Amino acid sequence: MPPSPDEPALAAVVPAGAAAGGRPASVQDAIRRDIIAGVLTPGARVTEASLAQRYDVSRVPVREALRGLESEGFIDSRPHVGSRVAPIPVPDADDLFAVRETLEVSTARSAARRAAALYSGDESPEDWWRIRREIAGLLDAGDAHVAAGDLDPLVGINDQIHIAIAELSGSATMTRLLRQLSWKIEWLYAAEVQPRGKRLWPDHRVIVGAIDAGDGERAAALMAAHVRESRIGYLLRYGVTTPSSDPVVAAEVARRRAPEAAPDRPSGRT
Amino acid sequence: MPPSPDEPALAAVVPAGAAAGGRPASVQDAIRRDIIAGVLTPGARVTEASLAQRYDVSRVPVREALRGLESEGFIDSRPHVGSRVAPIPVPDADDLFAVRETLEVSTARSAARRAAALYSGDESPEDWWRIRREIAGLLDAGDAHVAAGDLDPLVGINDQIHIAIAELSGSATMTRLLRQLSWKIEWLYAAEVQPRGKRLWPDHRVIVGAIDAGDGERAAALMAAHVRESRIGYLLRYGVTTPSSDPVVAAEVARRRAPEAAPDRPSGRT
DNA sequence: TCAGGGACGATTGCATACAATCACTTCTGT
DNA sequence: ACAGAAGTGATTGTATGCAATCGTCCCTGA
Repeated sequence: MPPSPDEPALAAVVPAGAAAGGRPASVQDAIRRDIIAGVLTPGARVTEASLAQRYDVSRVPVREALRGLESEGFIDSRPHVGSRVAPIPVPDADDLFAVRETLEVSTARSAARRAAALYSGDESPEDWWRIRREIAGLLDAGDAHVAAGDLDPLVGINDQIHIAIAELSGSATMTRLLRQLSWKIEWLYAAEVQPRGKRLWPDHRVIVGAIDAGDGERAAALMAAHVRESRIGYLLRYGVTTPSSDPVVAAEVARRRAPEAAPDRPSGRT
Repeated sequence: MPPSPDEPALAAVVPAGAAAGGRPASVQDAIRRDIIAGVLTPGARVTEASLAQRYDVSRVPVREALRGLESEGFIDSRPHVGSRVAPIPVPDADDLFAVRETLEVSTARSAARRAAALYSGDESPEDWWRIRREIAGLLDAGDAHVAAGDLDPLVGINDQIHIAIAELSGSATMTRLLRQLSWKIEWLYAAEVQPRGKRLWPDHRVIVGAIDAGDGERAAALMAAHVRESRIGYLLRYGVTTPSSDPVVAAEVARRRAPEAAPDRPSGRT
C-alpha cells in the first residue's frame, strides 16, 4: 500500500545533509560531507582558523564540529597541536559491512513489526507516514536516476533509504549507529574508482514491500541478502585480498573471483 | 604466554576514564560517567551554565561536550531551548547486544590473527605489548575483586577488557564503535537493580588465551558464546518480554525462563 | 470565563579577546 | 661541525560579552 505521492518527491533528496541551518551541526555535516566527497583528503592538516574561514563562521562552531567528527572517526586530533583528516578505514571494510548487516537486519525486522502493529490499530505514530512518504519519494527519485543512467546520486539515495527504514523501526539508538556506519561506508566507496552497479537497486522496493506487509522475518531475510550482496560486491571490486570474516561471504567472493576474470569486462584477463 | 607482570597492575583500572586531563574531552567523559552512573537521571534538564558550574569550567567546553554527548545519544537537545538527559535505551537492549556480538567477534578474530602474525615475526607493533600488559592487569584486578566478593567494579573492568581486545585488533574504527556500544550497554546495566553475576568472568582468560595462541576462529567462537551468554543473562534478569531478534537467543531465554523460576534465588517465586 | 496577543525572562548561539602549550628555528658553546 | 637549549611563531584551549531565539506569563478583550 503505497502512500499518497502528492508530496514533492525529489525534494527529499536535498535536505538530508541540512546545509545552512544556522546550527553548528550543519558545520559538522558540511565538513563531513567534504571529507567523504574527497574535497578534504586524508592526512590533510585542518586548522580551526582555516575551517572557520572556509565555512564563514567563527572558530567556536568549528571547534564543536571538530570534536564531533573526532568522536565519529573522521578527524584525528592531538591536543595543542592540531587536527588532520583521518585515513579512510579501508582495512575495516569487511567488518563495517558485517556490523551493518546486523544493524540493518534488526531495523528492517523492527520496522515490519511496527507496520504490523500499526495496521492492527495498536498504535499510530505520527512520524510513520511522514517517513514512509519520504521513502516513497526516494524510491521514485532513484528510479528516475536509474532510468536516466545517472548513477552517481544513487549512493546517497541508497543510504537515505536505509536510514529511513531505521527511522521506521522507531529506534533512535539504532538509527544513530547506522547513520555513523553509513557515513563510513560511503567514505569507503569514495575511495573506490569504479562506479557502483545498479543491480542492487530494485531490492529496495521489495524490502519496503515486506515492511509494508508487516512480515518481519521476510524483511529481515531480504535485508540480510541485500547488505551481504553489497558487501560481496565491494570486496570484489576493491580487490580486498584478506578473506572476509564471514565464511559464506568469503566463499562467495572466492567463487566469483576464481572462474572467469570479470564478467562485466569484455575481454577477461587472468 | 603471559607477559611480564612487573608493571603496576591495578593502575590500569583508573586511567580509562581520564578524569582531569584539562581537555574538553574530559568534561565529556565526566558528564557521560555521571549519566551512566545515574547521577544525572534521564529526562533531567541540563543547562550549559549549571554544568559549567558543576565541573568548574567555562560554558565553551561544556558546549563541546554536550554536542559530543548528543551525537553519542546520551543527550537530547533542541536548538535555542536546551538539553535533557536522554532516556535509557532499554527497548534497544537486544539489538545493542546483537551488534556488540558482531563487533566483538570480529575484533577477537582480528586480535588473534594479529597475534599469530606477531609470533611469526611478520610485524611487531609497539602498542601490542603495552595493551597486552594492560589486559593482564585487568584480568588480575578482576580476579582480586571476584575473590573479595566485590562485584561492582567488575562491570567497568569487563568493558575495559573488551575494549582492550578491540585495541589489540588494531582497528581504530572498530574500537571506537565498540566503545560507544559499551557505554550504552553499561547504561543499560545501570538501569537494572539486580547485581550482575560473576559466572561469565572466567571466560575472559580463555578468550585472551585463544588470542595469544593466535587461533582466530577459536577466539571468535569463544567471544560469540561469551557475548551471547551475557545477552541472554540481561534479557532474563531484566525480564524483557518481546522475544530476541536472534532465534537461538530467544529460544534459550524462553527455555531458561520456563521450568523453574530462578535458580539463583533461594526460594523460587513464580 | 476563556481565547488571543504581547512583553519579559531565560537560555542558547556566536564572535572576539586572551592565555597556555607545542613545534620549529636559531643561536651558542664545546 | 654538532649537540643542546632558548626564543619565536603558530595553534589550540578557555573565558567573557553580546545578540538571537524560544517558552512562559500576564494582560487585554470579548
